[in-house]
Amino acid sequence: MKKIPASFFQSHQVVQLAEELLGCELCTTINGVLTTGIITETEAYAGKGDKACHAHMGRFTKRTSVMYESGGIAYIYLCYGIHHLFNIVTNTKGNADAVLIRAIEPKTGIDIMLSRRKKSKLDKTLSSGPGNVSKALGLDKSLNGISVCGEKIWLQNTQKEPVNIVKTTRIGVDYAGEDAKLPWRFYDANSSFVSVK
DNA sequence: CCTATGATCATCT
DNA sequence: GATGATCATAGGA
Repeated sequence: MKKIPASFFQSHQVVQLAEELLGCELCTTINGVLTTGIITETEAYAGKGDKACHAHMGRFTKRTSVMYESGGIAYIYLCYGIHHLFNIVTNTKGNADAVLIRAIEPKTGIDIMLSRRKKSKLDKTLSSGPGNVSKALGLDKSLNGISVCGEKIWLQNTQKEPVNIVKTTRIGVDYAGEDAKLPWRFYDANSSFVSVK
């Protein structure tokens, strides 16, 4: 059980980071309730040079400002008016890189996640897909900008068996032209908790 | 199996 | 006023 330090997220290699996060355990304590899950799917967003990133071409707005902070904090925003998407900001201050968590495999507090998702049975839809991950873990935009090495959100390296990593293209970013084809999505082929295979 | 559609709102133009 | 790093559901092939 090793808590991952903020320095880990300050690497300049977002894409590599996204890959390394597979298999780590994402933990949250919201309203005093603990829920955790193993990360099974991620995507990398490489700041300025990436058209699919909210901060491409150095775009700086109120929403994207947290992405320019030093790595190790959460970037959570509302998408399509309904879903909260959870990202981990990476790289050093001034670089707007982030890793989107797209799916987890529920581990601790499964009953809590079921009730948050209004489900009665555990299946892959409980926590696969970025909107569902946030909902299951109880994350919303009020937590935007807080540390991912803190009391409410943290990650730990529980490396179980090696994951079978697959690299592929990102999802829902067709508008990004050439950048939509980059193989910056990673998932664990051994897990059924993956949004799209 | 597949494609189409509604939900719903903070942020940006 | 338009739009999106999505999801669940409905209906047709």
